[in-house]
Amino acid sequence: MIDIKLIRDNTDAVRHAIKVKRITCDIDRLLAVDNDRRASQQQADQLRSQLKELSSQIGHYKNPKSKWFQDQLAKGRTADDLKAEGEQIQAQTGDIKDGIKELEERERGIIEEFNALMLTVPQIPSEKTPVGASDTENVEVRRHGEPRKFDFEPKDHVELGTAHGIIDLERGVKLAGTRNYLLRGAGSMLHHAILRLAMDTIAQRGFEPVTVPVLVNDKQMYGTGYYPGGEEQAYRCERDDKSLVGTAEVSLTAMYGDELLSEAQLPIKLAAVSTCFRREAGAAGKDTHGLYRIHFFDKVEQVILCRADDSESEKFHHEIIANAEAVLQALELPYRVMQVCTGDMGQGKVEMYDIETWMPSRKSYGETHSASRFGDFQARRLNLRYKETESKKNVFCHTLNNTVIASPRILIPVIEQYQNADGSITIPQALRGYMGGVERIG
RNA sequence: GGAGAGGUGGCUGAGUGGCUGAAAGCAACGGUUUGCUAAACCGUCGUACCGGGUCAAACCGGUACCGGGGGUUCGAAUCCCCCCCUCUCCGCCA
Repeated sequence: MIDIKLIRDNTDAVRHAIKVKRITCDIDRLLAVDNDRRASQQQADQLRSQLKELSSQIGHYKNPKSKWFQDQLAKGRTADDLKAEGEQIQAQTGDIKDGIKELEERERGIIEEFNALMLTVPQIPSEKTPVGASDTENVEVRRHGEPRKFDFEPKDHVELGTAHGIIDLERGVKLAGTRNYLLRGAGSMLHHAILRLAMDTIAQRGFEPVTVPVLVNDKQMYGTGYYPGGEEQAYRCERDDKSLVGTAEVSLTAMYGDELLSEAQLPIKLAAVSTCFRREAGAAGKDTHGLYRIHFFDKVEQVILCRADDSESEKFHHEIIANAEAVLQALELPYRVMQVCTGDMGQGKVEMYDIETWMPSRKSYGETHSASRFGDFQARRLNLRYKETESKKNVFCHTLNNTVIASPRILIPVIEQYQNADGSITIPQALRGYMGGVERIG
């Protein structure tokens, strides 16, 4: 959500954002409804004001103990007079009440439509963001490391994992259907070792580790911007009006929703490991091989809540990207950082970068991380504010998030890059401490 | 799941139909004073929306808000109904 005043005053900028982000949003309708809303509020407020005035008068007439009533008696008026006069005033309230009722009914419809439309308005992308239609127009910012050149025919992670009994796709599918899997033995250990490395790294860098709910109220899904629009992607529990999160970002970002923080508390840096649930609706037939696109995975996510200052949130954006890179560098995996273009970045984001890690079997870089800054888009929806010390004003925070590591997707490059000619897999140096010193699988 | 008690401003907490947007305390902010840390005293201090005002503020007016939503009433924090949440006890249980 963005400020309605900004929409009114900078309509062209919003229109441009709608166009380059390729979003459906009827801004003209919104502005019309906004006008209706304001007009009807003015009318209703006026009537309510009249009614209030009359009511307080009646209050005086009806309360013989009041000072006003006593004064009137002292002036020689009788209690009967006053009673009759009070009733006369009371008779006037009927029409006003009817008017208010009518206006309120109309207002209700208007506000409902207004709120629904407001949820569709996109955040305005930063000037740095390249304009483009889809991920093919994302721009490479930098590369780190070199893809390994094999002097033998490398196998893919499914072949390797199955051979070693560390990935069991067949039984995963038996248990839960397509896009499910089991990690077994050293595979499961490797998965946990990577998560632990990521968690330790991010904690060392000043982020508070948090354990969060993964089944949350719909409110939090709306608040973080996943709803409306993302309902198809989420597992929703209709009986309870709750949804399984697709990322711990939801829980971490919404954590302080409806609260008023003090400026001194900021920035708040949080990190959580959680299982992430994704229906992958609309992705039928896409990336069906192996552990790339699956219905559940574990991810360490980092979130920052900071002051409403673009240069500050921009600085933190680079910080959370650097945090993710540190983990990839520790794992010695080659990757590149992509700046995501307008058409691929999503409704709420000001700026977005993906990190793609080299995956030998795909013969390309595959997305493993996604770092977004939202400005106050999420904070407005979540009613997440802080009191500015100087101005004493309540302002919406800025929010940002990035993956630290997501596994098992990251196991694809790990297993494939670290395979040996004999089919064994070397455990990356950084993970051995988390695996009881094991140096290789197979 | 059953029974009971509650939900009031940044926090604690009074308030059971009009004089209550809401006592008091804490915190915060401004000031005075004691040589520093700190304390004492005086003062200020809710939020959102709408309108006016301004380059922008200060500011002025209106309305709404005492967990959420309905209702009764001329008038609701206060009475009624539904829902949510917290606490205590009982039951069940990783």
